[in-house]
Amino acid sequence: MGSGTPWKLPKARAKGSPYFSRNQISKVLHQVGVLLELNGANPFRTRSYFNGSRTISNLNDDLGDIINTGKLTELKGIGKGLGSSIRRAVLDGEWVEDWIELFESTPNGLIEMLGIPNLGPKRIKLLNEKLGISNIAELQISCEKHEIEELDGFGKKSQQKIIDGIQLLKRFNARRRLDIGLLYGNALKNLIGNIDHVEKIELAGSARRRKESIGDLDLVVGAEIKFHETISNSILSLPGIADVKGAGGSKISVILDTSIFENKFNLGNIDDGVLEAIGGDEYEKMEASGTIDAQIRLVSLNMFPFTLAYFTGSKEHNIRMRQRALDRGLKLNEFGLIPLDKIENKVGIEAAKYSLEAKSEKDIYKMLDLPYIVPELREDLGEIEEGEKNNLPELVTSNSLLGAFHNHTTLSDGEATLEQMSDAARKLNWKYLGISDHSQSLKIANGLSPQELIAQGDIIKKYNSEWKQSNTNFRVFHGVESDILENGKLDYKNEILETLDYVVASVHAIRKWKNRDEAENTEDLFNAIENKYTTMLGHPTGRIIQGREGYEVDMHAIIRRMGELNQEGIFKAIEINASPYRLDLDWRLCKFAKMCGVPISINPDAHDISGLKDVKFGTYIARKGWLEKSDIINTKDSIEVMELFSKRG
DNA sequence: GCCGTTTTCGGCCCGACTGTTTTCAGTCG
Repeated sequence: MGSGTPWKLPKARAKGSPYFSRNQISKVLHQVGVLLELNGANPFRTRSYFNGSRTISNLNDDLGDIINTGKLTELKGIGKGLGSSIRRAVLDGEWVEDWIELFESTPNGLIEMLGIPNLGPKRIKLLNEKLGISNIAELQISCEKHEIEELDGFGKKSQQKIIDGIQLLKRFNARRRLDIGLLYGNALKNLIGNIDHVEKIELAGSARRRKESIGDLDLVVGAEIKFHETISNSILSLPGIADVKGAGGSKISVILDTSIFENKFNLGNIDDGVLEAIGGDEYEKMEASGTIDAQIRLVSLNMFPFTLAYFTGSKEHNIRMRQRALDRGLKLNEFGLIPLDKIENKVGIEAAKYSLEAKSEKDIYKMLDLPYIVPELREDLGEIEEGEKNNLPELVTSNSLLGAFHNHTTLSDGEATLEQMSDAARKLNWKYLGISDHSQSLKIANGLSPQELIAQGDIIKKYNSEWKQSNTNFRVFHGVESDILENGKLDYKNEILETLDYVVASVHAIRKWKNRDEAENTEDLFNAIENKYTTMLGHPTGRIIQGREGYEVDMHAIIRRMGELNQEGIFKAIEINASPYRLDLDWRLCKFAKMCGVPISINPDAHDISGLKDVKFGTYIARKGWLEKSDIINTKDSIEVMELFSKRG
């Protein structure tokens, strides 16, 4: 949820009811929850707002319809209070007084302060009341004047932690992208895995769940207890550890820097537009001197599966699992799964002696009457309910991919030629590659004139026939990444589009789209997808992770419409842009797309040879979004792809 | 604020760690 941009209650839509969209309601509920926290409200009350927000954002049906049919308060987590507030907003265009008051009375700076690690709502409130601090800049000054350490409940260490936290927040927005997290995480995992007597090691936390961004790294290490001390010492002397924040018997907390990597830290080629959004050259320098926090838990082998499950999360999934354990007279924690009647008032490690045994996480799920749930799905977004029905999806894997669409060459803004890209694709064992350079309006990316596009098509035809003659099972599909222009128009005349195998339609005029409201943007996207020649929608929201939020758009409505078109036999797909900077379509919407029958294309948006490999991040997101092989276009062979692309209606 | 119900209010997941205390509050996951 947007840091930087001030929080405001959105204005009612001028056209009338529904005055607010599902996205707006969900966002406001979340924000009210945060504001309540900052005002010291009952934590269970604030949780209700967060739960309500989640419920609304995960709706499959139209919010307006749900309200009109009187079913709003039938939703889990929406009771009388939230129900009537939401109703009033959507039907009458009015926010309840309490919320208006909250938004007006809470300084936006306090919300930003929440981003500082180890500083939560209670202490922010205290700082505000005692010292009048209402933003990060004032907090920094107060720290420098040593005012914080004088406060009751604070001390020198708290003050220093706040200073460090501000620094971290400034550098990386306190979170890191998944690709960066995995780079560091896997490097550390390999190093620890090579230490004597380490029998098991896994990356846990949000990196294991493949969230698009992660806070810090969690690793769980399993070894016999008698070796723990020597292992712990070995870990502390590994390369790449810039600082040790704490080292107890079972938990080691460190800061890693880029010296953990054997080779020089290199981010590879970043698309210019993306680089601009995340801070340009400064960003690259920052990463090169970057750090990341890591927590390592050292446990006995019998505890390993429980600790791994616990630190993999998510928090919401864990809550459900613990409740499930309680329903069965068991207590689930990081140490074990323990029958309640055995432990009386023992807690923690003492109680864990009575734990049931588990060889792996699979056993834990089994003891709670569930099939194994893969880490990607552990978000409490239906995986427990579907697991109960033995109805979990068989998720797509990277090696099911036979090719990819949406790739660039030197003809527009890529770094590799058509020939080099094709060679690289064949080395990945792909059977085809889609080339879609930028279209003419995108001057900054050297967009192709109609003549250039047609000439490119001729070259591709020539190669395809050569491959065919030499019995090489490979072909190039000729496409274009057409800019979406005014009113959702595409960037070439129909006669030109007609000659292509496919069209990826994408928005690039981000500034303009971010200055318009949800309804206008949605309208233009409707027009774009309804264009006969649009095959798939590229990076549908334009977000850059850690860089900028996407433009406002009712993506549910877009996806629903695309689903209808597919029903009518017209092929319309949506991409998961696999660049780790984008990962757009968001995983939270993948399941909905699947439900609506909209095919997904995992697109690397490669600008050079190495960019093709980014499909692995797209696959992570597809898996996180419940997608199976059959939901993904680029698992189909080239003949099937050709048939699908030709269904233009 | 939601939920469930012994239908009107009590419980809402749970433990570790940290830094501040001298028994605990805040934060995190």
